[in-house]
Amino acid sequence: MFNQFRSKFPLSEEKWNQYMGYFNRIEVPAKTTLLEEGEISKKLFVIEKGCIRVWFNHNGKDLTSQFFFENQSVASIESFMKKFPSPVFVETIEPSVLWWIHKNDVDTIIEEIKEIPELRDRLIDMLFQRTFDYMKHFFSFIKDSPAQRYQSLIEEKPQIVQRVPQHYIASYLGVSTVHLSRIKSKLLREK
Amino acid sequence: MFNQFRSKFPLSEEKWNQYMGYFNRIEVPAKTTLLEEGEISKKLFVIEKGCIRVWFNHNGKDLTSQFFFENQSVASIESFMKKFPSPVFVETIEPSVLWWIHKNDVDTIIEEIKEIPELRDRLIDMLFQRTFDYMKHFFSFIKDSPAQRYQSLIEEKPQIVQRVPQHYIASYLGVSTVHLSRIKSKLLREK
DNA sequence: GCCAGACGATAACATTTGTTATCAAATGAA
DNA sequence: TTCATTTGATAACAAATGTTATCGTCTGGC
Repeated sequence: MFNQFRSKFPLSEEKWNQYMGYFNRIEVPAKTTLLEEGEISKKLFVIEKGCIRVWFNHNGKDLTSQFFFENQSVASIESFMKKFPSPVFVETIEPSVLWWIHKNDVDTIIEEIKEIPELRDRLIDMLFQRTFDYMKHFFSFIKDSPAQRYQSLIEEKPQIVQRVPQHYIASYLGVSTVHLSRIKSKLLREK
Repeated sequence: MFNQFRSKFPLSEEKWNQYMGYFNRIEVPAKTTLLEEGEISKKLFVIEKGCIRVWFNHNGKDLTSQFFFENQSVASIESFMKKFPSPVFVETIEPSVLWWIHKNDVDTIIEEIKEIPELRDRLIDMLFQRTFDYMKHFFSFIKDSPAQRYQSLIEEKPQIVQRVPQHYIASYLGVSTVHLSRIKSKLLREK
């Protein structure tokens, strides 16, 4: 699973093996809850196969805020980093093969990584990049209609449209399931 | 201006004075453009007095994405960090007193700060915090109506409601100026 | 194979939001 | 002051979006 990334990390064989030893492989069915709302996140997941969504309950409605696929890492990030009760659920969409690592071990790795300039800079870059991604997503809500947001999703994140049930996508785009269905049928008719 | 922050930075008197020497004070009228769209951002601004907005043009419409007030630092962050052409304008709303520092000097400071564990961790924390702020703002678009977003703004960022012209706030909330006006008058009538 | 539940399309209607136009008040520059 | 510009409220109408309900299809488990 992780050997494909080996060459990207300037670590000794011992360190690499130590870090790899922290990970645990699990296989779970679809709709498995990996983290409950209110719980404090202790595990970071990496997806070998499958897909995961992050969602929360608002006035009885199931609202999805993020999707994750193969080779991405997933956690309720604020809960995981700051030990807050998680505002969100983390749940598999498809049957999945996951690797998880305990927060204590992540902390160990980060403390050590911070002393390696190349990796420390990479960490900081990742944080910036994530911020940029959120900014872009936020911009789309003030400049685009739901139909345009759906178009962008098809072009920029086709995996979501192809693999995720439509009613999860609807809340991610900020519209009702009925309206998303309308958007799709209008797109078809216009082709 | 910066002496109020002196105690927060474990720096020698020399380093502190060196860093402070990088800053330049300017006074500008309202509606001064500090950065044009397409330009590569070279200056980071800190606001001593006044207020600034970040906006972009979309199909002829003026859309505001952020507001900044006293003691905050402002830049087109992606352009400043990665030397991309800026996707946004940066413009004063009120007559303002600003301190700016050149990107080269910021780079120097960051390189040096990264070697001081306490300050490096603070930098990483700031990046996390900014990401959380964007996440929260994005969440509000999938869970709240425009009227609820306006209510939250009153409660959480009263400065914006008090000091910023209403038509800038409208696009920040993702609604038309007419509709924001309706939201306000409905709030008044219901009290 | 059978069945319950999940998923998605559609219609009818209600509500929200945008658009355009007009007017009034506030503001700033000469 | 005076006048043009900016700002904001409101009305009337159009368009977008939500809600509720119904139906058909598909799927997974037994």
